[in-house]
Amino acid sequence: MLRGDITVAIRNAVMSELAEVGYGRLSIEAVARRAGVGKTAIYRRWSNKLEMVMEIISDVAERKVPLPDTGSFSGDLQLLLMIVSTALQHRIASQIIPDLMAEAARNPQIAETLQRALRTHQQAVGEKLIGQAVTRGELPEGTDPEVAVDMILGPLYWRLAVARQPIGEDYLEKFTVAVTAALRATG
Amino acid sequence: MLRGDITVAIRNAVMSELAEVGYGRLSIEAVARRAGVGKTAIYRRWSNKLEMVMEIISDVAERKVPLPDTGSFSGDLQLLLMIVSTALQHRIASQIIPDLMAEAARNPQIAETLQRALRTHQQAVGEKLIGQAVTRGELPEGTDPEVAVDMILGPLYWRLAVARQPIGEDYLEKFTVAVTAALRATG
DNA sequence: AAACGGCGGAACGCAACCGTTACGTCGTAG
DNA sequence: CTACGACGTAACGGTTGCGTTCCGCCGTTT
Repeated sequence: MLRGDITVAIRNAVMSELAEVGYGRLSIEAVARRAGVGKTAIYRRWSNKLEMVMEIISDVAERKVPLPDTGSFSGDLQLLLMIVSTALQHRIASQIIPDLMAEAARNPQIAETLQRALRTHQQAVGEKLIGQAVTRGELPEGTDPEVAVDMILGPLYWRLAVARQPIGEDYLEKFTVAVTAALRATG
Repeated sequence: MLRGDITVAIRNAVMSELAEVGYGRLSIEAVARRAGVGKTAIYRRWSNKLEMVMEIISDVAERKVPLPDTGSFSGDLQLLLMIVSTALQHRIASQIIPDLMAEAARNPQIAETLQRALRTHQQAVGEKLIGQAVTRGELPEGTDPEVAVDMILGPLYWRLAVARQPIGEDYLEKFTVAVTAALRATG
């Protein structure tokens, strides 16, 4: 019954609005204005701001990232880093993600949703990437996937989303070498 | 002329309010209410919310962190990790920092202030910690301090401020080993 | 003793947004 | 052709916050 094109317009408006003003200042009226839509169309779909944002976000957040199998750990790793760094440099994403992370610190429902998405991705990376490398003999048996994921995603997130410094030509390469050495050492 | 105790009360209220509702939703009225103070007392000191928050935050943000010299790189590193992880687990800090980071993505003035503070600390860590280690011969000459700082602070920030997972007993130790190996490899 | 000035409190007009309702339009399904 | 229902528009009363102003209180300075 609900018109699909309207729903799409609202979803887009929410994402843009989220990027521009953040969750804290996001207002239903602004979303409606931006989507070129009546408030009624929004309230017909969701009963309040939190519910609306959560539904829209979790859709996006739980999309699976295709994980690489290039045949070697350093290849896999570099490809993953490329994918993640591209995502983190995306205009909308780079605004929304830190904002929701901060909001999660005070809203349990947001926290739960983000944690779920994050955990899913972390596990996928851990099992696939690290698992593959261990089977291949490129990483020691006891490699802790938790530490590994921290070592891989942490620095990248720090640099792109926190320090907001650009990534140079050779950065990912240097970084791949460093991470590989780090993981070999923890075995 | 302005009473000092009132100023202190306001500063504390701003920090608490910032932690509880974030910059986006922080209101002067709420700060005044919380500080047990009239709005006039606030407007007598700062002319608006941004100016108030910036002045209060930069005070805190630019406090220098005493950097360790334990005699060995792994000792220095582990001590630094202890200090940082303690700070990042502090109730107020762990709420305010990600929040302001997110806000910085859309407010140039906040961005500039935080970047300045961050850069100061990063350089201090880079020069002192890495510099010491290189002089001692524990790290290769060409060690890139930028990459190094990313590798050190990134995973910790990721785990504590983003993923919000607790740090286990042996985590810092494991992590120290990993980082050391990583940095030796990039030389 | 008098003047000064920071203080809390209260109220101002204005703006934004909340969530809800009533209304008239329009496309579609029956 | 008719009935239905989603749509946009507009308005509702209520809340919150802005930045400003005026008041009376009270401690300090002179």
